[in-house]
Amino acid sequence: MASVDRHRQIIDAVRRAGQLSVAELAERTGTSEMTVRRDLELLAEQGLLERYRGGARSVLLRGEEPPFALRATDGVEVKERIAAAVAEMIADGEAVVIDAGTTCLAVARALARRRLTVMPLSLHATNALVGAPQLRLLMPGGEPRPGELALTGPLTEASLAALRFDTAIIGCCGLTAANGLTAYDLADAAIKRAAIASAHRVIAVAEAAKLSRTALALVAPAAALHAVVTTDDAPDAEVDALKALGVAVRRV
Amino acid sequence: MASVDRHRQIIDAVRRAGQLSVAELAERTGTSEMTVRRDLELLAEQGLLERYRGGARSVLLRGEEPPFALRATDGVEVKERIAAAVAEMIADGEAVVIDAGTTCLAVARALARRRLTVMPLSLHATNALVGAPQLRLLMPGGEPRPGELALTGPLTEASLAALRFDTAIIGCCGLTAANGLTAYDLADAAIKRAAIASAHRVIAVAEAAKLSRTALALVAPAAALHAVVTTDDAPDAEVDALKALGVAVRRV
DNA sequence: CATAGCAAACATATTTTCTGTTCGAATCTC
DNA sequence: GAGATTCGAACAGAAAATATGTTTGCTATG
Repeated sequence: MASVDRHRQIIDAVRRAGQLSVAELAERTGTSEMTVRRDLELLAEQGLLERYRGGARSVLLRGEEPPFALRATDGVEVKERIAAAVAEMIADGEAVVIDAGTTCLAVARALARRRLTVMPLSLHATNALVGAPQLRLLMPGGEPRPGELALTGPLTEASLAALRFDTAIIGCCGLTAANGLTAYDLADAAIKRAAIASAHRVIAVAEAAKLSRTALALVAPAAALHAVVTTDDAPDAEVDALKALGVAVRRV
Repeated sequence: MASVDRHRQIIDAVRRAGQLSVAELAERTGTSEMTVRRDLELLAEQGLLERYRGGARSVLLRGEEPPFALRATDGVEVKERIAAAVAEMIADGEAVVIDAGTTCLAVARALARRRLTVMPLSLHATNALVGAPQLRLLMPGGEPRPGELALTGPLTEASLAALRFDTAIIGCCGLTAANGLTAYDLADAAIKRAAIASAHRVIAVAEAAKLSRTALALVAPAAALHAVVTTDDAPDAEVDALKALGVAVRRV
């Protein structure tokens, strides 16, 4: 369908302008207002923008984490590259816990056809792994956060505390040598911490942009990580600082 | 699509005959052999029948439980009627644990728009409940059984043991006053037992046919149930026997 | 190694989805 | 509360996706 391009165009235009009228969007996309309205309804449902009478505004610019659906379509190729690199670092037969988030979801997809024991920490990853024939899928308990579907809460912590994994794949919102691995959501941060505590080896995944960002909740100091997989446009200074802490950094 | 009718026709024909050749099926459905082959591939993937060179055979007649995909399309209307009756018995605000299986999946769907706390014991039910705005969804841990996606194992038992529910909705493979509530799968039976143990009230759901059937694993004696919801064609003798044990029986 | 069965490739048919228009109802502005 | 704008349901036509059947060359099985 070609409508997906128009959706992207609308999201980008709204994001750039902050807010736009239906009429303006109809003109820019070269479609009718009715089509734009239908698109906006759809996009608003996914939390990609906010609808108001006459137009729509961006949900960003609020300091919050952008919604899952938005991040899921952003930088797909980059995430797949990182995921492939992580998959190379995992040996057959390992027990792996995979964090929530879009980058970790890419990792889950990359591991789906492998012979592994996997515990995903989000229902998105679960759905990606269900039905994989060689894979032993282990679900943690917990409450799925809307949209994100990240499992959190005492049930999740208890599930993690009862197990010992070979490797934890951890996503993040920010990661610097100075401020450590950070997340927006406090409940998520607690789970990441528990996952790190129950794994022998910790691999963090972080696109370059995250290496110059710090979020609210501290998960762990950077030295707690064994490896970081990032992109080749990661800032040298930060990469060197991480290496100085004994973290293996892989740029792909 | 009209192909779904043909699929059903193929499944029924194969089930009745035990096995059938591609040529025979092509003639019966009035389509080409190529179409039949494509259908068989699809159906075999879902575990609805078994493919062999030249034809397909039924997966039933093995004493095992028929595959989930097969039961899911069987007696849909009956299951929805039972589910609606169960939904009436649940008050807003309750905490409910919902067992795996197709009948319980119907119950989950019927409860999706209610204001409740729900813990589903299968990923099918999870998917039906995710995104429900008023519902507080609680996931148990565990290993999803292929196809069924029923969560089982020590993680599931631990999740249940940590909680107390107002009501448990339990499905079954067989239920009689004499032999109690029984299941095909041993791991499932253990989970059902744990769910019953952590709920104040236990409602069993069972289409009429199950009231004259007994499966391998005993879950609980019939007296452990508070209510049974069944269909109006349930055998009177069995219904009376259940009532004599103090079980409230509702026929819909 | 012969033969029935199979799957890829393609053209066609069918269904589904998408889009734009119209029109009455709902909502905002002054 | 009047006037204007926006909205959404309904429908018809357009576009896209899917399903089907035929051909052709390959594969497995006895």
